[in-house]
Amino acid sequence: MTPQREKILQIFQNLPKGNHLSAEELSNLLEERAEAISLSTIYRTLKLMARMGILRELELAEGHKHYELNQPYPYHHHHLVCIQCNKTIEFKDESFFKQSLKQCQKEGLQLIDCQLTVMGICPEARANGMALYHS
Amino acid sequence: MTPQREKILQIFQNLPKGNHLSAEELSNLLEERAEAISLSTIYRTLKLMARMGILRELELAEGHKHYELNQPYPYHHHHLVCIQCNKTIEFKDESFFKQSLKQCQKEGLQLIDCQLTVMGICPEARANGMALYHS
DNA sequence: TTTCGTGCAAACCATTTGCAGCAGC
DNA sequence: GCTGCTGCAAATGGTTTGCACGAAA
Repeated sequence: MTPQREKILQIFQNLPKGNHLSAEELSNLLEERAEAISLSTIYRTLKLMARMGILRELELAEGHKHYELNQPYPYHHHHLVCIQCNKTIEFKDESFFKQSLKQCQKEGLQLIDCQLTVMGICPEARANGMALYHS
Repeated sequence: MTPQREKILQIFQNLPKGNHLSAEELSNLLEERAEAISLSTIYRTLKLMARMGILRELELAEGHKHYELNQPYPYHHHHLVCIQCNKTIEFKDESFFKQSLKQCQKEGLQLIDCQLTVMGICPEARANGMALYHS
C-alpha cells in the first residue's frame, strides 16, 4: 500500500453511492485536491485493484472504462444502459450473485465480480430518432 | 441490406455454436474466403448490427470486443471469464433474461440484450501464479 | 543492494472519421 | 440528382510500456 494507492482507494470509498469514475475523471478529482497522481499510476492501480477484486471494471459507455468499489450484497448492483444515450440506471437483485457463485463453484473459479448489464433503448432516445448507423 | 452486410451476417449464422469473433478475426475469415471487406465497413456493420439487436457486443478479453449472434432463449447464454487467462465458459440461465425484461419494462426501455459476465480466476491461472500488477 | 512503485514521454493499437467514388432509387 | 454505403488513408484517443529515479525492506 503506497500513498498513491491509498488516495485512490479513499476517493472510491468516499464516492456518493452509485457513482463510478473513469481514469480521467479520477485524475481530475485528484488534481482538484492538489493530490495529483500520474495517469500511468492511475491506470496501473485501477487494473491492479480490479484484478484483486477491490474495484469493479464497468463497460458502461463506449471508449473508456469506469470503476467503482466492488461491494458485497446488499450493496452489489447491476446496470441498465441505454445504448443510444449511455444513460445508466442501477438495480439490485441478489439472485444473480447467488447464481454466479454457483456457476463459479461448479467450474472451480474464484469469484471476483459478476455484472449483469442490460442494454436497451430508452424512451427519450427513441423519441429523438435513433442514429443507428452514424455515431 | 448490402452484399457486405449479408456476408457478415452469414458468417455469424454459420459460426459453430458458442463462438464469437473480433473485428480482426472476422476480417481474416472473409479474406480466407476471398470475400474481403474493408475494416471500416466491418467495424461500422458490427456496431450497426449490435445497435439493432442482431449481434451482441461482448467484452470478454482486454483490448478488443467480440461479437456473436444475439439469440433468444433457449440459445441465449452468459459468460464466465477468467480475468487472468481470458478463458471463457458459457452457461445458460433463463431467469436472468426474465429479470432483465422486467427491469426494462419498469423503466420503459426496449430490451436489446442482457449479459451476465462472471469474472473469476480459474485453477490453472491461480496455479501459474497470478501476475496481478504486471500485465 | 535488491525489489518495487512512480512519473514522464513515447509508443500502441483497436476503432473512428473525412472524403471521394459508386450503386440504387 | 439525391441518398446511403464502401474503401482507403489518416487521425483519434484511451491505455500501455520502457526507462530512470526514488523509496522501502
